Order: sequence, then C-alpha cells, then structure tokens
Amino acid sequence: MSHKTISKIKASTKSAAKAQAILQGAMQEFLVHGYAATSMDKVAKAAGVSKATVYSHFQDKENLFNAVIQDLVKDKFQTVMGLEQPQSLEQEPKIVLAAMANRMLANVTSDRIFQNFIRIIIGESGRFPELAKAYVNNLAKPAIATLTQYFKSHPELNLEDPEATVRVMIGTLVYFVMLQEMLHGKDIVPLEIDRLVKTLTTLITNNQA
Amino acid sequence: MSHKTISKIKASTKSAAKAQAILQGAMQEFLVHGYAATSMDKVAKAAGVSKATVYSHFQDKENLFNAVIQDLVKDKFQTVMGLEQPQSLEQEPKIVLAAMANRMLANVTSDRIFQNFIRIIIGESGRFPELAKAYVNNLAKPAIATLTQYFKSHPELNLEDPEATVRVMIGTLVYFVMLQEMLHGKDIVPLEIDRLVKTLTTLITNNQA
DNA sequence: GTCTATACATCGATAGAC
DNA sequence: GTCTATCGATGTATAGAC
Repeated sequence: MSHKTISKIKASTKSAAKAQAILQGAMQEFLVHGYAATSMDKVAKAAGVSKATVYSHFQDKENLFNAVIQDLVKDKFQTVMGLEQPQSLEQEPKIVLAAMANRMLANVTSDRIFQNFIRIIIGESGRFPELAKAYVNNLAKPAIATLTQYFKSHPELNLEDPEATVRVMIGTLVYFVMLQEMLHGKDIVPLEIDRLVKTLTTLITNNQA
Repeated sequence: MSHKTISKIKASTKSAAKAQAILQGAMQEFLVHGYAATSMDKVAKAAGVSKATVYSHFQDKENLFNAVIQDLVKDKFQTVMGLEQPQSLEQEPKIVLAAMANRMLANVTSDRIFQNFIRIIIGESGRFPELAKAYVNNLAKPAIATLTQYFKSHPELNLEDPEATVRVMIGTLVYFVMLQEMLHGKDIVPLEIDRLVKTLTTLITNNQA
C-alpha cells in the first residue's frame, strides 16, 4: 500500500501498531457504548494514544467506526463459518442438524462481543445501512449458503424448498438467542434449549412429501 | 390523577396537551436518531415548546426516553395482538397459520415506526435492559402465549411441543423481516414471502408422530 | 508520527423573568 | 406553566511544537 521502504525500520510510516491499538480501543468502546455515545477522547484513552494520533490514522469518527465494524465482520466470519465445517457431516441429518444448532447456540450465547456486535449492527442499521449490508453479505449470506448446500445434498430429507427451510432453521436459532439473551427474556419466557432443538430438527427431518 | 378542579379551565396544572406534544416530538426524534444522538434541543423544537418546558414535564433525558418507549410498547401491543384475533379461527390450521404469518409480515414490513422501535429496543438492550424486558413482557410474551394457546387447542396438529413450535414460527417470521427489511438484505439474499410461509406452515402441519 | 493545547459547537440541565 | 438566556461540561476536530 504505502512506501515503507527507504530509511530506517522505525518511524518510517504511521506505525501500524498504533493503528491496531486504536482499532482495538475503538472496538471496545463502540461495542459497549454504541456509536453516538462513544467519544473520541475515550477511544484515544482506551488505545493509549492521544486524540490527535487517532485523527492522524482515521479521517473522522464515522470513518473509524466503519473500520471497526468491517474488522468485526471479518473476525466473526470465522466464528460463523466454523460452525458447519469441522464436524462429521456423514452422520444422520437429524444428528448433524442438532449438533449444528447446539453449537451455534452455545457459541453465540457465550460470546458477549458477538452479541454487542449484533446489537450495533441492528441498532445502527437505519443510520449505517452499508454496515448492515456488509453483515448480510459476509456473515448471513455465507451461513445461509452453507446450510442450503447441506440441505440440497441430502435429498432423503425430502425438502420441498431447501432455501426457505434454511431460513426457518436460522431464524429459529437467531430469534431464540435474541429473545432469551440479548433482550433478557430468559426469566420471562423461559424455554430449554433442548426442547427448541428437538422440535426444530424433528420438524425438518420428519417431513413427508 | 391531579387536581384539575378549582380555578379556571386553563393553566390549572401542567398542560397535559404539552406533555403529549413533548412525548410525540421525543418519539419522532428517538426513533430516527436513537437515544444518544437525540438532543433535548431537537426534542423541544420537534414538540414546539422550549427546552425548559420539556424539563418541567420530565425529570431528565433518560426519564423522557423511558416514557417514550413505554408509550410505544403500549401502542404496539394492539398491532401485535390484533394479528391473531379478528380472523376466523375455525378454518383448517394450515389456512389459519398462513393467514397469521402473511398478516404479520405485511404489517411489520409496512410499519417503519415499528421497525425503528425494534431497532432501538435491540440497540439499547445492553444499556436499558428494563426497556427490553418491557418489550418481552408486553409484546413478545403475549404473542407467544396467544399462539401457544392456538396450537394447544388444535391437537390434530400432533405437535409434540407446542411451546417450542411457537418459537420456531415466530422466530422464522421475525428473522425474515429483520434480515430482508431492517438489515437491507432484500437484494442480497432475496426470498419470496410465499415460499417462506408455505415452507413454514407445511413443516408445522405435516407433522407425523 | 505523536504529542499538548486549544478552537468552536453542542450537549444536558437550570435560573429567573413573566 | 412557559419562556429566554445562560451555565459548565463535553463533543469533534485541528494547529503547532517536538
């Protein structure tokens, strides 16, 4: 990208280490306080640099916010995609689907950063539509595609519409985490995970033409 | 509530009309800009009163925000509950469920205020957990209860776990609106409503013990 | 390249006239 | 009960020394 040749090793360009520290500090602040309630002073303090240094690496607050979210989207891509791959896909679909669901629920439930990330994406989706689209493109779409491919490669499931069935499965899981964890509904409308997963997988695998 | 007897008709207590105007103006601003990015100056301007008047009716910004959200929760209760009642529940479940789903999707998709309301509830659910709980108590819980009762009153559906099945149905619908509309995924991961509804109702009604 | 110091706007909240 | 005027704190962003 830039000309980091010539001259000595240090202080050749804007230190990439500081840029990373700024991104890290900004991420922490944005995830906890949201966009509007996060000040550039707090970001600078969290990153261990001066406010002027923040502005020397990022044009303005909006620019920094975009960079932070794009970073998170990339980070969480691994989290989301790692859900389907590393297991034995050769077993019965009912087993595989239940395992996928349980793993997804366990991962997201225990990942406060991911929950705050989703909160921001949804909360700011009106004012930052491009960020919402980045989420859809890089996280939702691949997840949907992967599960769709699995459904299509198992005709014994007898699914009339695999694409739509994927939405049922993902929607069920996402809504569950959202209502129980993010919206603090655990004690108000309790429901055991096992019951949800059993019901979901039964509906999908007990399909008759 | 207050002593609006005695004295003349006007200027007896803090005019309730102004309080309503303030709530209305604040609602508009909060729904569009979120909590932190909404200033009390903008609220006062939107309500057509001075900032001091706003503070004479509401203790502070947080107090006003709470009142606005509580108002919205009450308002939208009608929207949510009106979805299941006024139709002929005597028809085949497959027909009834499809009608419920279609109506819910149509209503929420066309209601930008409701979408912004959900955006705020989720976006601020970390910093205002009580408001999220108010949403769960007054909107999600009744919706779940109503649909659960319907499922339980139709044993011919052969549902092993009606409570969990309700989550599948509501989760599917909520996630669809959220992904297609609120997160602007309509053009990125398109899916026709009819396919989703058909798939969902088929899964639920084609259930074999 | 990074700092301190600061410019300038806007924030939430209140005092005091009417 | 509602207004105008204003307070002190804090916001984003930048100038200038090093």
